[in-house]
Amino acid sequence: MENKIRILLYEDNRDLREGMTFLLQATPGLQLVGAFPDTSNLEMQVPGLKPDVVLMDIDMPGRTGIEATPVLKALRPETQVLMLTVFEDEDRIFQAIRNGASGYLLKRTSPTEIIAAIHDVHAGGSPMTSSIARRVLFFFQQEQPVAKSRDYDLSPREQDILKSLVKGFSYKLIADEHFISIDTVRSHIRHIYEKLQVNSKTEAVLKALKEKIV
Amino acid sequence: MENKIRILLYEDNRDLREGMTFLLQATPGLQLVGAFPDTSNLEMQVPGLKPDVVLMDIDMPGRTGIEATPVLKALRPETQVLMLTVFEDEDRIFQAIRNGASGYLLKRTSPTEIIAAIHDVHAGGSPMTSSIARRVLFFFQQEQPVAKSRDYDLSPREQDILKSLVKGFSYKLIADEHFISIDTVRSHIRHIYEKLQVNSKTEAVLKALKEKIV
DNA sequence: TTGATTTTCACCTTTTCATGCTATTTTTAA
DNA sequence: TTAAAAATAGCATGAAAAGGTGAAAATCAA
Repeated sequence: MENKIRILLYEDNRDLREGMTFLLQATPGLQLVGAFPDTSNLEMQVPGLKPDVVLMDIDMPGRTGIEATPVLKALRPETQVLMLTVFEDEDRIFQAIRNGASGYLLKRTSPTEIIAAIHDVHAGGSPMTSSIARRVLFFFQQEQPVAKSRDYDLSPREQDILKSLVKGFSYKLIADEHFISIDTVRSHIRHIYEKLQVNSKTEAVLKALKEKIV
Repeated sequence: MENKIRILLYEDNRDLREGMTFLLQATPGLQLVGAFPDTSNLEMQVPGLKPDVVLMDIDMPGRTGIEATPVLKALRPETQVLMLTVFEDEDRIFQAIRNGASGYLLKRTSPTEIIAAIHDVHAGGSPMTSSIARRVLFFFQQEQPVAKSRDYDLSPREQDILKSLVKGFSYKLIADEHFISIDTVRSHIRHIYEKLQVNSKTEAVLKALKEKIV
């Protein structure tokens, strides 16, 4: 067996904090290194306590768990953050994930499962309820516009030029970049506009980005 | 109790298919409506069998599970697809998710957990191992550039105008949209350019999109 | 109330862009 | 090998955008 997993708990509800404290202290393999009702002294506490896993309540007075997480991860990137929450609130799930949380547990999760989740996240997993996982997947599916829409049939050179447009270059710069005359650039762009059915640089760039043409 | 959950299985390994068949038939609450070694006749099978949940092997001769999934989802969007795989292959996880899979199980998962996962996905969850969940989360974190970079201190009106630029509008259109003169639009855009440190519509739009300013 | 910022507008100049038409050379596909 | 497509280039014109300068209301903060 390795060393014990060092746990730090931030939870403002006293009963819950004490219950968790009891649970964590009673569990072999885990070592509770601190339990606090808010994150106001997080910057002081974390470097000294060196937690492996932080259980972080989302709703806390002062700085919320979501706000505290990026601060913590900046101080100690190797620490894994498990968010604790009462509700499966869409926005906050994603905020927490973006801010560096590695798992997402509901407070009504059973003690056994909480312990399992701690080991899990410490071993490099991301425990979360399957309904939260579904939301994440759904979001994921939205993001990628599966099909690369219809093919606009741009020639290789036209794609190059379009890439330059997407870099924000002027005709002049594009000409220099590709060692061709500015009139040739014009000519290519004309064709690109026809094929993409647009009539300005901005529209072309937006279409290129949105439909991932380049 | 509701009606039984209708299960359809695609798995080319004969032993595994027969083992799963036995397991699924022996489980109350589930009804195995078909078990096939490949998806070549999927288009024929699915409409008649009306599965609630499809267990789909990733590696199969002919059409792979990843290729078959979008076809199946197009035929019957309400069917939930659970991918079965031996390895946690990064690329294929994301392909499967993008193609519409709702869960991701390793073949070495225990029978009990497989049954649980079936109920889970049927109830709207997305069962997956926590290590797969971690990969998904990680990918997610990459996508969103956490910080909204520095603040460019755009005034509310300037943000409005920038939004219009991002819509691809011309000065004239923006003027009409906001009931102001074209000279005022010019003025705002001048200030936006100063603050964003750019000097063309395209650059401004790109910066706005990249840094999620609007 | 006063100073600062924001929002509004005007005029003028220069540059860049959009588009029409034409045309030669090179590459590719039939 | 011949026709088609792609890449190159030029010229011309009007429209749109960018940049300079200035300034009057309106709003906000001190």
